[in-house]
Amino acid sequence: MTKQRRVILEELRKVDTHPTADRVYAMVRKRLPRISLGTVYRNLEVLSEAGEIQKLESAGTQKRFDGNAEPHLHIRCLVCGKVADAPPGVDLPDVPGCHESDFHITGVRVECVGYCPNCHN
Amino acid sequence: MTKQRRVILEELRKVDTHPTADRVYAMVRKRLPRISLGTVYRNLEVLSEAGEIQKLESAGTQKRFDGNAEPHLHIRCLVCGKVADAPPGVDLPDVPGCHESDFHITGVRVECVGYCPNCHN
DNA sequence: ATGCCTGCAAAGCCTTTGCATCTGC
DNA sequence: GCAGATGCAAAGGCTTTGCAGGCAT
Repeated sequence: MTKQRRVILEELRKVDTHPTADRVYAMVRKRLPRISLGTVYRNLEVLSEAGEIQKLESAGTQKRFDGNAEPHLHIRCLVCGKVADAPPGVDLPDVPGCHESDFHITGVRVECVGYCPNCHN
Repeated sequence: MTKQRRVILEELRKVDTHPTADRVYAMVRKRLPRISLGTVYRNLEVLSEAGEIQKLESAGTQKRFDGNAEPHLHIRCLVCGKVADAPPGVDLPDVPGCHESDFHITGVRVECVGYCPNCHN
């Protein structure tokens, strides 16, 4: 656990904005001005593999990262790409019949989409 | 409707393999050896905007294209990335509570994931 | 001491785009 | 004849990676 990795984790835990890698880079650089973007990417990868954070890779856009590792659903704005947590109580839906295939289904990826308050009009 | 666009659509309609853009390029090149990859990309975009085909952009991987424009769910292999149609009768699940946010929710993106027959062991 | 980690820069991958030419209607 | 499409090649955005030196344990 290097200083870089710790700071990345701390900064990510501070916010609920689901930042992209370059946003994380900007956040961390305030405390570690000499950190490199490659290091940020590497540590985001390591931390998500370790289950400390979540990597949100969805729909042909930039990856985003979530300091909250608890499983929960997300909402994505179709206009600006902003991601928010789904309100409490929203759970992974059941997809009936999905197991009746020759694939061995292990899960379902779900994301609500719509318009965020800024883009909604 | 140019020859290129028509051939791309025809080749895509022939298969149920959800090919990537470069696979489509390879398929089409058998009939139009001088077509360019840029043209393939441009036409896949146009055709999906026109609702003739579906563009499947998901989870940080290459985009895939589906000659079947009818809405239906997909299953993606976590190992090889292969995409298949969900069996008949599998519908978009309801995500209860998802509308109780400050976002204006218009839909939900769902994809089943698991292991395809080849990768399942 | 050693093995993982860093910074830097270059490369990679997929996709998009500028431009001159060509084609379908 | 003209708008829109093509082929080619270059650029673009995001992400990964090779390498030499550095740091944590």
